[in-house]
Amino acid sequence: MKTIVKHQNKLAYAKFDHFHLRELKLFFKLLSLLEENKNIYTYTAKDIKNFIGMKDQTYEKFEILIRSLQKKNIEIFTNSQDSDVYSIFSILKFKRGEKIIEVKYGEDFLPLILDVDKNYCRYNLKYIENMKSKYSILFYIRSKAEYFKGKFTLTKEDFLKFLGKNYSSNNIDKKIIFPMIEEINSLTDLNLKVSKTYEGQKRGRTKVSGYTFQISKKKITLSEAIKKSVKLAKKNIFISKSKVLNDETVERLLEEFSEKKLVDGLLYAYKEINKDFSTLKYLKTVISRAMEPIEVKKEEKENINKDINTPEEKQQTNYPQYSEKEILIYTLKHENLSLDFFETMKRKNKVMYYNTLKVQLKKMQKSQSE
DNA sequence: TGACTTGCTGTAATCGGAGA
DNA sequence: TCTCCGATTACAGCAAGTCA
Repeated sequence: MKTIVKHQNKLAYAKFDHFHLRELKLFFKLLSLLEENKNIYTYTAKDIKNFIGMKDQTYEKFEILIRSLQKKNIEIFTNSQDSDVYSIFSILKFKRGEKIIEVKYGEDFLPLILDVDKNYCRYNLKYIENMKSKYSILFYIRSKAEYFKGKFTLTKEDFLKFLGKNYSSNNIDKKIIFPMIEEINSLTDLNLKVSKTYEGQKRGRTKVSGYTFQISKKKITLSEAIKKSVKLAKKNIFISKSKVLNDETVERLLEEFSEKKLVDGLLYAYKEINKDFSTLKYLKTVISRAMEPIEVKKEEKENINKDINTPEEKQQTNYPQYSEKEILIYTLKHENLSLDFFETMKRKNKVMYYNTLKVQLKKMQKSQSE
């Protein structure tokens, strides 16, 4: 499932004070599954239910949560006085029978999550998945939107307005700031530090007037395997010319792919890319392609039966039939060739590929009869 | 004097084990 | 896979003490 959330920065400044923790997680989970050019989205409820930590709870409770989220609006301040209120969903419902969720976003809300060419922020859902405080989620997203500035400052008034609380000044540190900073620093790719600003008083102690949050990104230490695969990938002239592969983009790729998948994907890109390109998006597409499972599709099964065992041959022999996958496994075990080699051959020359498998099949059958 | 800290308590949400 | 229910946790409010 997709795990990257993208939306306009505006959304990071919105008031989510009336959202519960699970409603927030559900909301951002739905955003991560967004695709362009779709009117109504349908999702399997199970995965989403598990993601928001309701694995062991009833679908009735899940439905209550869905209904509650459906009623929510968000408020975005356009200046210190005025704000716009957006209806998030025009449809959000759980279909009990099919156990699916149907989603249609509000027309005015859609640009906030689809127009993400500029002034947008993106982050991996995994960072907020295990957060236990809704404030951690809100401040993490806010920090992502403000990251390019390196810091952001909120007056005490704005701070409380953002959280939708009317706290007396006590408890802010203990109940909001400390737990939130700890969660963000331990669970996410960011480090957040807070410092207070004070205003002088005629009498008594100085008064807290605001909070400044310093944002820095944690340095990811790249493993030797990643370093080697990046070095190898750059030996491909087209990847090298594109200049899209650097420390920063590798970090971004690691947000989307596991280390192993990225290593395999870069190796695949090194072998496969044979034309000029200029975007990271293209490289990601190629890396994703490397992960497509080698499944024996129905069509391929028909091919393999047709090409490897003709009806005549089937009649002539009593040998057992093997799937393409089984023949491949046998070949890789007995010949000094890689899976990549066969995948490439299959793409570029199907006739040669199936002929090769045919030869291997005969070897298999011969070894079975011995 | 009044803002801030600390500690206690109540309420609602969430968790997790047992059993159907 | 689902429900039930007691235990735990997060959030919120209050009051007394501390500090400049």
